Amino acid sequence: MDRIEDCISFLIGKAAQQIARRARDKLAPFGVTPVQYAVLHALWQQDGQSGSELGARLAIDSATITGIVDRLEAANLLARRPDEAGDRRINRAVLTDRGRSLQVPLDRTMDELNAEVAAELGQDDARRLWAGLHRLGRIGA
Amino acid sequence: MDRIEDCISFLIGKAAQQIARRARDKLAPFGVTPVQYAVLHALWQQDGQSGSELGARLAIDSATITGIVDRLEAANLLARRPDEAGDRRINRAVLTDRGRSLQVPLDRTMDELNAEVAAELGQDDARRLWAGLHRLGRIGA
DNA sequence: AGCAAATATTTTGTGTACATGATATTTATA
DNA sequence: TATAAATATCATGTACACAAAATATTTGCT
Repeated sequence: MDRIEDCISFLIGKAAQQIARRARDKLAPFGVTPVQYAVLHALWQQDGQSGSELGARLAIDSATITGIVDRLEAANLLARRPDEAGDRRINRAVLTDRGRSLQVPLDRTMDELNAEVAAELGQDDARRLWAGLHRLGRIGA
Repeated sequence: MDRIEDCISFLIGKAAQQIARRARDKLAPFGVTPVQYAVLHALWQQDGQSGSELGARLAIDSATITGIVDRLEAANLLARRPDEAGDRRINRAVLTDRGRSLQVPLDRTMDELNAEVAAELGQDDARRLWAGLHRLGRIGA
């Protein structure tokens, strides 16, 4: 390896950092982080998921889910509720009105980011990049 | 946004996580993390860099550099030394023999990872992906 | 029924990223 | 030369990611 910039680990890490920064900046006015947005997004599609369901859907470690749900609960975007079927191991994350109300503005915000990045790369290169990233994301899973 | 997997922030974040995991696993036998490898790499090219020089070269926050250099110093891979020109604000990171001795095996290890990923994608798609990531990494900078 | 194995969540500890601010030092300027 | 501005480092606090282990609960098997 001559230039560290050609090391895939460094290269994709820095690219992801740039995108994450832009996502953070766009989401900051709503008091939500990119990962928190992902959890909310999963709940908008299906409310009342358990921690392990969220973790499986989003490929997030269960220990990490705990903290994220903690903060979303503190921000009054969701509440932990016992499982209605009576499995007392489970906490179900249920959206609050505020959590539900953010769906439209947050989705629009992240659609904007997608569109900006796609425009910067050009539609063709963007499509190829999306496809490549999908493949890399799946490789270990 | 319909599927969270098409959100560029989530998508590139997960792809970067997969690559980071593979890099961590490959580097673990040497007791070095991917970011620590990047710092060592910078020092192999030019030993005795200051914290801010390392941060600028690698696009790492100065507060983050402190912790990384702390751990590399604790692992006896480098030592902090005062600036020879007498600027007492500066700590220079100087490789130890052990730090220097890791250059060949670590570079080979990361070259391997690069080759594996490139092979999985195919040389053509790999080259396009590298180029796309370079562009994303530069966009904010 | 009783116990082992599996499951769900949380805790703890380490490593990283970054904002903010403190401290020390150097440089530039009035 | 006194001081303001810039620079370098470090400290603090928040947010993840992940490994390992603790706890509680459920399920499967005998």
